[in-house]
Amino acid sequence: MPDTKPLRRDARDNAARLRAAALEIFLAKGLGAPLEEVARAAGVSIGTLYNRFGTREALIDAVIPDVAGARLKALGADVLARPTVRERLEAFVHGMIELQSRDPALNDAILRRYPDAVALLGICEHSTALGNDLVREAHREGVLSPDFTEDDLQALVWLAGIASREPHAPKGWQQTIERALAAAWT
Amino acid sequence: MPDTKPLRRDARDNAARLRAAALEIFLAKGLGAPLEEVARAAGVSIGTLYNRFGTREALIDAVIPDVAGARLKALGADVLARPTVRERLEAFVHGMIELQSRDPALNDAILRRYPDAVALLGICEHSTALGNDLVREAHREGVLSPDFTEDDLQALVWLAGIASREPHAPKGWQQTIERALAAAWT
DNA sequence: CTGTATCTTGAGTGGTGCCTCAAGATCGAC
DNA sequence: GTCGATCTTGAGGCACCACTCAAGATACAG
Repeated sequence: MPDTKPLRRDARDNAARLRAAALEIFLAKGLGAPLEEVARAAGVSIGTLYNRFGTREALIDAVIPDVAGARLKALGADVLARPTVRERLEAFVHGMIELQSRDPALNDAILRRYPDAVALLGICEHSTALGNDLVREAHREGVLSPDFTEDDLQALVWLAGIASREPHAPKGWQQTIERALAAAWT
Repeated sequence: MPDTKPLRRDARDNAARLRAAALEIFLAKGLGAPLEEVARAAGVSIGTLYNRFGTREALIDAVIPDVAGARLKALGADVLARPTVRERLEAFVHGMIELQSRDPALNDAILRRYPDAVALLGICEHSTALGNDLVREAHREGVLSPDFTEDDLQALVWLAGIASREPHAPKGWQQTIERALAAAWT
């Protein structure tokens, strides 16, 4: 099934405006933002949003994987450009903290808050895999303590994720997380 | 104003049952639990709850400071019984993680989610002060890096707090936090 | 231009939870 | 036992949000 039956022009336009509005609002407020707000921003009724996308997850999958993919790809490139494993791992953790702090949508994505957004989930798996690769590489080179596992890296990223979501975060929690990694070098 | 006008017997009984219900439900579900549920558990209408306590914060202050105080006092005693500063600090962090994981009410309390519950707030200040004392003592003895400040300790406790609240926590995040402390010894 | 398949609309339903207040029930001093 | 002060009740108002569907509007093939 290559392409589905084409939409009527008005429907197509509305879908485009919904996507644009959803992108903006999701990035600003997270993937849990009220859909009524998205519809309003698109100048369209809430019914239209549901007609076109059916579920929140479908709308998420229609707009977020692109951005998330781009950002994660950029992070991946940045990470892999570092000369040493240690620098790569540090850049990875630092970048994941940064990414999740910068906008709520990436945060929700990385925390997998909407596991039914299948496309998005797939994108996120890549960066998880990159992290795990780095841990294995570091182990192979003997620079990272064997006590520090792939799960530990994921826990680090997860902690950063939930922390960046909190409104009343104390100063310097990022340092706490980076210190936990720092403690794991041999 | 030593004692306010005594309540009618029925009112006093209802207040007692509300307190009992509130204690149980707050401990189980956190300080944000629906008050309708508390009223129902007390076999009383929601109106009665509001008549007696007026606000959620007043109800919290009527039941939680006791428990919180007892637990924090126990933790304090346990901590101070340790022979070295290092052990004391470790016990403190470990204990605070434990406390916050065990029940949601202590978690909300320590995270200061209801800053208008004045009595509870006061109780919590004690444990914050204890933590800060330990950090200063450790600095004085030179066993803790000066880079690790009182704020860092609070960040540690705060991280543990928000993490223990999350439903889909990855295994071993506690270890991450304890490692961040471990990295700070000189 | 017309007819119909497609699309949009938005009030409505339902769920959660906070908080109020007029009407009625109960206590207990006298 | 009476009666007023005290207390309880719970429906109802509010705000928020998800999701639906019958009625009406629109695009576009012919």
